[in-house]
Parts: sequence; C-alpha cells; structure tokens
Amino acid sequence: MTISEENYIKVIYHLSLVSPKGVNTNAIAGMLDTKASSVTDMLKKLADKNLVTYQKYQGVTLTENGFYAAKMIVRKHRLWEVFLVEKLKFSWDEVHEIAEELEHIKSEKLINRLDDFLGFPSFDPHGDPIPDENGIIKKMDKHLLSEAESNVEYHCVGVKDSSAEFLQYLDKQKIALGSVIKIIEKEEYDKTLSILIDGKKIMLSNKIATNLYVQ
Amino acid sequence: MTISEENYIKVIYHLSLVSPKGVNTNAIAGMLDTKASSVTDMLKKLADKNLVTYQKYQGVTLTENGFYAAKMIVRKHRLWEVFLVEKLKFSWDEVHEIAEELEHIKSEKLINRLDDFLGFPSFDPHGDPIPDENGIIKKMDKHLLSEAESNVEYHCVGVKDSSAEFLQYLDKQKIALGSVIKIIEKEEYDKTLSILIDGKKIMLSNKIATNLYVQ
DNA sequence: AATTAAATTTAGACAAAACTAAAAAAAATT
DNA sequence: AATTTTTTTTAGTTTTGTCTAAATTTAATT
Repeated sequence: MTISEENYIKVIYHLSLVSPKGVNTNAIAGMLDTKASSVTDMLKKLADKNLVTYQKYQGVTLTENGFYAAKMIVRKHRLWEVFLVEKLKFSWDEVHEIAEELEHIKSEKLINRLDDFLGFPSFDPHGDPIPDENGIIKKMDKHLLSEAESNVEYHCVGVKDSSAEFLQYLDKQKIALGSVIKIIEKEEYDKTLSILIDGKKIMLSNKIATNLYVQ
Repeated sequence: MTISEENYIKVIYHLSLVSPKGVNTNAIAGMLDTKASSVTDMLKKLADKNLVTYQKYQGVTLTENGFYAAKMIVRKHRLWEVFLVEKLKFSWDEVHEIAEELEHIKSEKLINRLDDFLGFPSFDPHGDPIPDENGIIKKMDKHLLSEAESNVEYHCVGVKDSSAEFLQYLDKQKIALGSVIKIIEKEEYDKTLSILIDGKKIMLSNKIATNLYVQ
C-alpha cells in the first residue's frame, strides 16, 4: 500500500465507525482535503485491491482486508503517540501531526517491538484505544461529560475532539486524563456546567462538555 | 524536500566523501537503483532548488544548503538506528532498512528530542559518526584492520561495509564494536590474518580485514 | 589524430495521484 | 410528479518521478 492508499483506508475506517452503512465520497474528500473526483478514482483502485467494497453512487465499506489494514494503521499511529508523550516528553496536543507521518513506517517487527517497549498500552494519550497485534480493540464504556449526572465523581478518560486548540484549552483548565470531575450544577438555558476539579470550581460550556469523555 | 529528493541528496553526500571533485551520474544511478536519465532529470531539479551545483557532463557537488540537508538526513538515520538497537533491541544488521524509512520523518523537534532521549550519542551501531544539531561531526581516527600492526592491541570501532551479510558474519565470529583484537600473524601470500580475540585465536580473510575499523 | 567505447543528456512516453469542468445519478423540494 | 439541488462520476489535464531509445559529449584506444 502507498501512503496515499493508507490515508484513504484510515479515513474510511474512521468514517465507517459513524456511518457503518457506507461512507460517502464527499465525506472522504472533506477529511483528506481533496476533491470528490480524486476520491472516486482512488475508491476504484482500492476496490481492485480488495480493500473496499465499492458500488457507484452507493458509498464504500471496508472489506475484511481493508478493516484489518486500517486497524494496523491506527495501531501504529496511537503507539507512536504514546512513545512521543511517554518517552520524548511531547505534550498531547503536539503528537498527532508527527504520528501522521510515523504511522506509515512499514515494519511490523518495529511496531511490535515498540508496543513491547511501551509496556503494551491499551490507550493513547487522548484516551483512544490501541488495537493489539491482531487488531483487537479493548472497548471502554465511557460517556460524554454533557450526559453525565450531577454530584457523581467521574474520571476524565478521553477526548472526542483531539485538536491542538481543544487540548490546549484543557491544559489551561488543568484538565487531563485521570482528572476527577464532579458536576455541581447544570444551567438549563445554555447547558453550561459548573464542575469541581482538584477542589476548584470552574465553568465549562456545553461545547467543552460534549467533547470530553468520562467514566 | 520530497522523499525522493532526500534520497538523492543523501547518496550524493556519501559519494562526495569519496570523490569530492564531483559525483558521477552513473554512480548515483547505481546507488539508487535507477537509470542515468532519471538522475539527470533530478539533478536539474536539485540545482534549481540550490541544493547542488550541476554542470552538464561535469558531475555534481553539494551546495552549502545541500550539504547541511544531507547531514541532517544522515543524523536522523543514525539516531534512529541507535534507538532501534539500544531501546528496541534490534541487532545491528536489521536496522538499516527501517532507518531508511524513519530518516524521512520531518519534525526537527522530534529528532532533537530523540537525540536527548538517547543521551546525545556520537556514533551509531556501526561506528559511524552522528552529526549534531548543527551538522558538526566528531571525527575519530580509525584504521582498517588490514593496515594495523602485529602484536598491538586494537579496539574494534566500526565497519566499512555495513551489509547484513557482513554484520552477521561478525556476529558469528563474536566480533562486535568494542572487541579487543590483536594481530598475531600476517600471511604474506593472501593477506589472511591470525588474530586473538577474547583469548581465542581465529583467522580473518583480507576481505574481512579491509572492512573492519580499529583503533 | 582518428576511431571506438563509455558516460551523459535529450526527447518523448508512462503511471500515480491529484486537478477542473462537464455529465449523470440520487436526493430534496416544490 | 416535475423540477431543482446536491452528490457523484466521467473525461481530459497536470505534476512528479520514472522509463526507453536516440543523440550528444567525453574518455579511451588504436
């Protein structure tokens, strides 16, 4: 697989988690910052390689091969992110871009050695699960903070939006994976939350609460 | 720079250490396993980017920009090799191919953090020097074993040929970087050496002796 | 010095992956 | 149901890096 093919497979994977019935051409184009016509071309190529099932105008789904390939790319991406944060002391908002390059390094032995070196982590620095050597993903039941109950202690376990801007906002508010959060009050009108974190009371907008996973 | 451009610059760098007057088109083609006509095309492009000085039929030399770029690629390659051997427990004959991919990862911050993580090594697993952040290379005065004197204790400090086959041969003979070697006898006719290593006496052909650096 | 051989460059073509513009199909709206 | 809008595909082009084959320059040999 070329780097370009890998990027398509990865994007189709992520989109198919949201729309498993079939992923739209335009959605793929949007994610890859390319044109719909380029996507169509590539879908034909991926179908020829038996990585996707593609019928004109009907969207695509991954074949078993494509699904496994996608999980291996995601595995690499997330393991490299763990390496960058745990070993090279990068912050969680810096690692995505670099991992976008590292995920295309081919050696399977390399990634399995890296996995070992890192202690076989199950989650990346944003709380996303890391597929194992066989593509098996540990599921964690997590909820959005926006759907959590008041006066219950939760742990922050992940983010839905892992953009640098959002992660830097969380840093500023001293919210990290593992932080203990309790909702004190929900404002009905705009759904703003008053929460208690590390003994401090702060306010979080609904936009923040819908991008933070707790348990 | 594209990956292809980086590969050309790196090869021109290595060849220019041997022929500093100008590197031949065919030599580059041989190293990159490509055709001379492809090389000519690329040389024009690299000249346009001010990475090489190129005059038709006269061979190429690196510009200051090109020279620095080459050293940064070599730096990345060798630091990743150290990482693979020291941290991921790869053997010295396995790392070259993987480092060929890793050397093209773009982030400067990444490579400097990796350098720090590894303890700022000066030499890679084959004894080759690692350029520092500014491209400065520590020179070590080393000699080929074939030119060493008899009955003097030397340390093995590097290899000239770093092919997997040669490295595996050295492993078999229990010769590693740091090994103490003493020449006991030189056979005039075919230049075979009798050496003492770890108290054991073994024979090394001239081909081996001309690919092993000692100090 | 003339000829032959080797190295290098030019010219034209191709595959991959992208693009634009136009056509076709599907979905949404009146 | 007919029309409009949106989505998707097709057709034709471009760029990057490669190739082959032919032409040209340099080097080697007679």
